[in-house]
Parts: sequence; structure tokens; C-alpha cells
Amino acid sequence: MRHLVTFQYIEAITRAGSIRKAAEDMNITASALNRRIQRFEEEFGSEIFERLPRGVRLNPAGELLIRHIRAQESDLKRVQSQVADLSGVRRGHVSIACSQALVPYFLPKQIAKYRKAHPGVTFSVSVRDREAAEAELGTFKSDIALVFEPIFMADFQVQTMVPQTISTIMRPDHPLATQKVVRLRDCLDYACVLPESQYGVRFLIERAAAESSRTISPIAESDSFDFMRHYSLHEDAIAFQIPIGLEERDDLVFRELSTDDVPSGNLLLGQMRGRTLPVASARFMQQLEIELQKYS
Amino acid sequence: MRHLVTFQYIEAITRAGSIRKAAEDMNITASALNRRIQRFEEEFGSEIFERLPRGVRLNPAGELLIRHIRAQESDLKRVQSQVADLSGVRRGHVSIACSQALVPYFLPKQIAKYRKAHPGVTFSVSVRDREAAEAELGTFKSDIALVFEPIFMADFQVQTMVPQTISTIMRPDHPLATQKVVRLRDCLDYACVLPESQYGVRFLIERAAAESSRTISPIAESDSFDFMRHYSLHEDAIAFQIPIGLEERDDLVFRELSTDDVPSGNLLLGQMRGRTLPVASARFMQQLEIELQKYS
DNA sequence: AAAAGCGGTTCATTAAATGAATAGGTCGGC
DNA sequence: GCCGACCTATTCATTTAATGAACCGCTTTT
Repeated sequence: MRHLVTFQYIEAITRAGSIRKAAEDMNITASALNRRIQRFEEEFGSEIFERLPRGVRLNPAGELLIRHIRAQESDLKRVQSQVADLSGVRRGHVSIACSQALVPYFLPKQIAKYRKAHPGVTFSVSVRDREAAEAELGTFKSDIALVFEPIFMADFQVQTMVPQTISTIMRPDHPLATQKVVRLRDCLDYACVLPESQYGVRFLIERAAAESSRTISPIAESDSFDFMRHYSLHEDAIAFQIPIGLEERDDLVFRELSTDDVPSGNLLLGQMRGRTLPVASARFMQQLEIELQKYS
Repeated sequence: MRHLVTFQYIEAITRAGSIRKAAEDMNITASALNRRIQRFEEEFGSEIFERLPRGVRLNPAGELLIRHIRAQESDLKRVQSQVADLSGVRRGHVSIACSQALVPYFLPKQIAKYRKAHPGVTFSVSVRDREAAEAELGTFKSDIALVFEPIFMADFQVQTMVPQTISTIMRPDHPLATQKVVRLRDCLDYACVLPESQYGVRFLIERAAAESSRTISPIAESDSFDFMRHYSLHEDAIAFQIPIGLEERDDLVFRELSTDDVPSGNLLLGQMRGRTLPVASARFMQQLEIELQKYS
């Protein structure tokens, strides 16, 4: 949209941290961009950038403005999406920020199902830890977040909550594989691979261990649940994951952790508070809501 | 704001109902305006006006767009107001849509009080019946509504609710003036002046009368409570008003209607749902909230 | 049938945005 | 402590975009 170009420039400058860099990114001269900003600041009634020797940075007024810009850009997209919907074609784009557990099975299945009904809709899936996922909502980079045990932020509006009990992952010949439910203390006696601290699974286990005064000494840490699952195959170690990220297979068994030791965490589906989502996103969220019920 | 000029043109055309008329209003040529709209429609991806022989009218897509335009214009004002607030000066404008009862005493007092603390803030007060007041919120023409017995719309977010028992207004020598609380059936035996049907007071009385199978035959109807009050002086008739719109005086007495006959109505303070108000409006609303408590 | 009002089109003109060159400043490394 | 690198800000000729005036074709009104 032509008339929003100034806003886009402001966003670019914010990202780049300097007018010159942003000018390059946007294929424009620094002088032109500089004057645009000056003109805008005059109209707006206040400076929005702090001029530093090494570039520029948003001042408080600018922070307020950029929030408005992002909100309004996203709302315009929503309107366009609704308009497209009026004319019959169901088009649009859905952007999702999610935890890793959703990546292998749940989301691909859901997206494929949705796209079967509405082939015009495209998707983007960003894997983010729970904090980053919530930040994505706040900056309108994602419409929907589906995360395990998020750090509740004020702007995160929960739509559905599904409890998930952490499962252990091990080889079928692992000593603990004979038990239906595994105790945490037993796990800690064996080799374990754990996710890094920013993940909800680690957070829950860590808290539980602290309560029972046990220390955790994983033989490996990773930010990839996929890696951990594979690793448990090779070294006969115990890995951890939530059920929605698992699907039965021959070479591995899954045993739930006792909820007496580690309480179930929650998988949360949500959006930015107060925001009206584009049609496609709203409908996909409805679908997710229904499908998630099946897991509870 | 320069870049919003197209949006303003679209609003002007919507108001005027034709491109030519709007062009005159905006001091521009019809051809220029016409091309602007065509350019915009192309960028936007859809026509937003229905071309009729006698002018243009928003189509459904246009309706969606204009809602966005209004919301975004109002939000930009909010941002500017917050920015002004950052720099220390408390400036801004508060627009209020309210019922007539608030006009003589309550609002002038409240506004004067607020302006004493913040002289930079200006006000606009629009007297609207309950339906129109809610519509004003929806189109962002007013920030705050303070209305008696509104017709609850989805977009009206209630902040505070104050019950108000309808009072009768009569001359001190009226036969009913001897009673502390007046019954509706007694009133109906005397000459009454009533507000027109769009007003909450009329609505409540009408409903109560219908329940007791009495017909209402006012000797005068008006959309001015001021007129009705004055009229009760001249013809010794009974007028009706809610307490917040009344202040003791020698030539008239006020007697509450029995709540057994006519239930108390509610005075509601509210804003548009989901909207973040400019600082000045938000603060004034806080003040109103506190002050209204004193009436309950 | 004529007149008035409407949106849409064309083209010369005017206004606005841009690019290139340059000034003037601060910071970091030698 | 000085030099070069990098930044924003300014100036002016140039390019690009928006505008106004005149006109077309259409429908409704008189």
C-alpha cells in the first residue's frame, strides 16, 4: 500500500538501527529517507528516533508509534483477508509460532487438513521457544501461538488449554520400559538427555527435581527434540517429550512420567489479546481448538 | 497526516455520497479524487464503492475498510495523545456522548473539575439518545458514552453502572407532592408530560404501564427534558427525570416513583469495546467512575 | 427532448519526492 | 591525539507522481 510506505520505512530503520542501512535495504538514498523521517516527525509532532553517533534508535514516542504501526498494518491485512473472503475465494495466510513438539505430527496434519478444504490459504510455521513465541504475537509476526507452558504475558490471550503429561522416551530394552508409569527418581538414576532451560519440559522437570532435592545431570542437552529422541536410540538414554510430539514406533517406547513427581504441563493455543484475526487465521484456530480437544 | 489523506477522502466520499460532492468539500477536482480512489482500489485489491447513477455508495468491502480507517485514525490520535503526555504537558481532547440528564449539572461540574487540574484538555459534549450515543462510539466520534438505559450493543463496553430511580417533577402545590414516594397509577390520573419513545425514561414507564394494563396519554411529548421541566411549572403537570439531572429548587419538588411500579434504570458509563482510549479520555473516565459512585 | 448530475478518461501542468554531492559531527583504533 | 570510518543533516538539479481543465458517455429528472 503506497500510503503506508513511510511506516514501512520507519519499521526498516528500527530493524536496521541506522538510516543508511535501512536506506540500502529499501533501495532508496539515505538522504531521501532521512528527509521522509524528518517530515514525518514534524507532522507527527514529535521526534520518534534518538540520534546517536552510531545510528538511530526509537525513543519512547517512537516505541508507542511502532506499536501502532504494527497493529494497524496487521489490521489492514485482516480487512483485506475478510474482503477476499467476501468474494467467495477463501484466501489468506496463516502464521503460527509453535513449540517443537507440534512440528512433526500435529501441525502438518492440521495444516494439510485445512488446506484440503481451502487450497488458497498459505501457512508459515515458526518454531519458537515459549518466550519468543509470545513475543511474535506482540509484534504481529505471528497470528497464532501454540506453545507448551508459556511464560504468561499480558498480551497472550488463551483460547484453549490442553494438559500434557511428559513422556519418557527409551529403547524397548531399557530397564524402565517394563513399567507403565515411570518415576522421576528412577529416571535420574539412568542416563538422561534434556532440553535446554528455555523449554517448558525442562522447566517442569527441573522444578520437580528441585522439590525432591535431586540434582539433574543430563548426559546431553539440546534445543532439538528430534536430536534427543534419536540420541536415546544410540546411547540407551532417556529422553523427554510431550505426547502430542510423539507417535508410536517400533524402535522406541514411551512411558508417562508419574504426575505425582512432575505435574502435567499445559499446551496453550492463543493469540494476541484484543486482536481480530484475519478470517483464515481465525478459522484455522477454530479447527485447532476442536482438534486439540481430542488430546485432553 | 499526509499519508492518511486518501483515507480522509474515502471518508468524505462516504459522507457526501458522491465523488463530485466530496471533491468540492475537500477542495480538489473530481477527476483527481476519482483517480485517487481508482488507484487505491487497485492497490487494495477490490472495489470499495458501488457506482450508482446518482453517486457512489460503500459496498461490503468498503464497509469493512471504513471501519478499519476509523479505528486506525482514532488509534493514531491516541498515540499522539500519549506522546504529548510523555513530554509532560497534559493535552488532548475528550469527546463525550451523553443523555440529556447529564447536561445541566453533572457533566459541567465534572469537566470544570478536570480542566482545573489539566487546563490543556478540551472537551466536546454531544447530547444523544441512547441508540445514537452507542453508534457514536462505534464510529469513533465519541470516546466516552454516559447514557441512561442504553440499548446494549455488542461494541459497548460498560465501565460503571449506577442505578437511577425515576423521579417525578411537579409544582409544590400538586396533590401528589404530599407523598414521599409516588405510585405510577396515581401519576397517570394527572396530566403528564413524557419524553419521546427513544428515551430510557419513557421506555421504562411505558413498559411498567403495559404490565399494569394502563395506557399512557401524555398531554405533551418532547425530546427536551428542559422543556418538560419548565412545562410542569406552567400547567401543573407531572414530568419525569432521573435524579442526576435534577437539583433542588424552590418552585418544583421531586418525588421518586415507586420502584414497585417502575424499576430503577441504569446510568451506564462506557466506551467502545476493545479500544484503548487516549490518555485524557481514559483519565476523565476514571474521574467519572469515581464520582458516579457517589450517586449509588 | 433537453438539462442536470454522475463517474471515467486524456493530456498539459504543477507539485512533491528523489538522488548526488557535500557538510559537520562523534567514535574507535592506531 | 590524530585519522579514518560511519553517522545524520542539508542543498539543489532532476525525476516522478499528483493535479486541474476539458470532455465523453451514461442515467435520471424535468
